[in-house]
Amino acid sequence: MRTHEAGTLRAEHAGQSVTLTGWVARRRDHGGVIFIDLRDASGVAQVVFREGEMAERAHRLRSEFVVKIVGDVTARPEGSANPDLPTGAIEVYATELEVLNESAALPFQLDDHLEVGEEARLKHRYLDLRRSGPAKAIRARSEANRIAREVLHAEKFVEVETPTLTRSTPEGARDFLVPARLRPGSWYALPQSPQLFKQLLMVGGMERYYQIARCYRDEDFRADRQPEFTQLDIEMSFVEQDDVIALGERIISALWKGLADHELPQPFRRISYADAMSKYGSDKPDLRFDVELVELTDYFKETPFRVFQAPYVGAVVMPGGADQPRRTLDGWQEFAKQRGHRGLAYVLVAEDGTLGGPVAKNLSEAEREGLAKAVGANPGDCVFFAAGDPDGARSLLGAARVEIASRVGLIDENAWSFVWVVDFPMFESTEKLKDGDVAVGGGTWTALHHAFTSPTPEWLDNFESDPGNALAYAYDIVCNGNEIGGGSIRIHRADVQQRAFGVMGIGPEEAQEKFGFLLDAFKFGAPPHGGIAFGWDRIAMLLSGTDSIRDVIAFPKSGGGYDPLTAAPAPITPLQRKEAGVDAKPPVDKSATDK
RNA sequence: GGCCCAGUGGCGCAGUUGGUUAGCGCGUCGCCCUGUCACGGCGAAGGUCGCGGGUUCGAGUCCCGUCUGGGUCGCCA
Repeated sequence: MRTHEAGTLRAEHAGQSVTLTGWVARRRDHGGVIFIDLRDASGVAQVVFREGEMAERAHRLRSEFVVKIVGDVTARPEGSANPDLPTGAIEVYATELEVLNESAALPFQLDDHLEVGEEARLKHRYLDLRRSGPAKAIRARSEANRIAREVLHAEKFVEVETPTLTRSTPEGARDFLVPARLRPGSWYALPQSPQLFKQLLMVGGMERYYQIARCYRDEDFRADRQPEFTQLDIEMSFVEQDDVIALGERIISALWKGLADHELPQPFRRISYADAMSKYGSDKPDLRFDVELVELTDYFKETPFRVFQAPYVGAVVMPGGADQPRRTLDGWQEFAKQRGHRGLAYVLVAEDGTLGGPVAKNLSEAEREGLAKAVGANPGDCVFFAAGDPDGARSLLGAARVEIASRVGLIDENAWSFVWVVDFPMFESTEKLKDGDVAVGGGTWTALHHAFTSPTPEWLDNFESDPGNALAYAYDIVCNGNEIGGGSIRIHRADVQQRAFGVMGIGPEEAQEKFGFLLDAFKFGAPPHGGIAFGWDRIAMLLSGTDSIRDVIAFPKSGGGYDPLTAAPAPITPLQRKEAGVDAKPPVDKSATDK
């Protein structure tokens, strides 16, 4: 229909007759001369209509009319070029105008400089996507897909699609369920990830698999969570942890080079889970800034202050925080309470080195004397403390650490900080730790990563003797405090898998019932294998510089899993209900009692 | 499930201590305009202030409940 794309026209096209198609982005009507900004996917070009019939008809054009224009490209008159536009040197004198479609008045304006509420945008996402920002984000995501595919293609990976109608996989989230019409009372589950299938593909000898896979988890929302989301899912045979990590770095580096024009030095930094927790209070530390947690449990061993007589005492320093007004310091208490803690003790270090704040007078003189040095605080700083069980106290300090950095302005918004978190514990206790005493024996354990994660070699033979300390061959990649991917080396031997299930209290019968097909497959020469899955929405979000994954999803859901565009989910008819077998009564079956 | 914030013409927002006719910008519609590019000028239409109840002589404003959206904690390997 067209000879050129509007956004590609340049001075060198002057003198040519062109046919353009697109939308009327804006009309500037001066009576005798009318300017139209004609927008297509490539950009915008100015079309000029002069006097007579052409102007008459252009006068009736409205925003978002779809038009076809034949015209002559000409250099703009002296002084009227627009250096802000790529096409600003030229304009197109219209000789023919055809309205291909009209547009109703818009529910919101498409101007880039105007703010539009998200609710309105999502309800009319097809209009929102005509705006440059949203369009750019979706296109960037397409580029990310392309780059990842190129890297993986070059490394001989096979792209395989796995089922979306499947059996519930053993991840921890709630499943979305689909009734099976042909088996009333039985249900498919939508996959939380292709985990089991990718392992079966390794048994199947594919050796190198990837998929840009849709995953489904029926959990509550967050800014970085949707009920359906996408992973770049990867699995490899005959590899060790370092092989997977190296591949991950090649993919991430290619993405950041291609889309953020940023060279990432390889290898990426690594930190153990234990270090991440003790130094940053998080398993996804934001390392764009240096503030670290300081453990003071020993320092306060003999403390007279009852609050600090705890299995763990830690601190984090807020540089220059000593002059915070009382109201702000009270705000920190609220900050802690919102996170389920009683409060956040603090000490203010005055310019002369003396300690202020309500906590200071509860400390012994010796403690006051050495405190600033012990925590690395300078005059004018504020020291926040948390005491209690190590996990809880550290996570509070970790949250405070991030909040401090953002308030003090320590975060370089242009920085990219990547880190691998490695040496995760293999199991976590399902029982709360009481007063720091580890609930050994009788304690129940669950996989921290997932049930098929291999222990590290040194724990291979004895993880059941000390499940609380056993380390797993699992790794997460973290960018600026966002977990953007994670994976593990899997257990490929049936005996090891049995023992791992044993620690988790999963008997042979239950294991067979839940994932017998995987265990069966592993009997037939399963190769050592491992993999990784990248949170593709989050990565696209980071690369497009937006702060919600909704911005990089073409048609995202809003809260409550509601799709504002299609109004899904929706009620079904009684006939659909009957056919789907939603109300089928399951036969009485002893295996139905366990979940 | 807990907590916080928001809901006012199509869109984005203001609305004081509870007080007369609920404002502003953009958009929309009509007219005018030959160099604009977020064009400009004149005029007009468009609102049961999310919903339900209560307090009051009087509620956009105060109280209770509820719905929707956003954030956050729980939850999410």
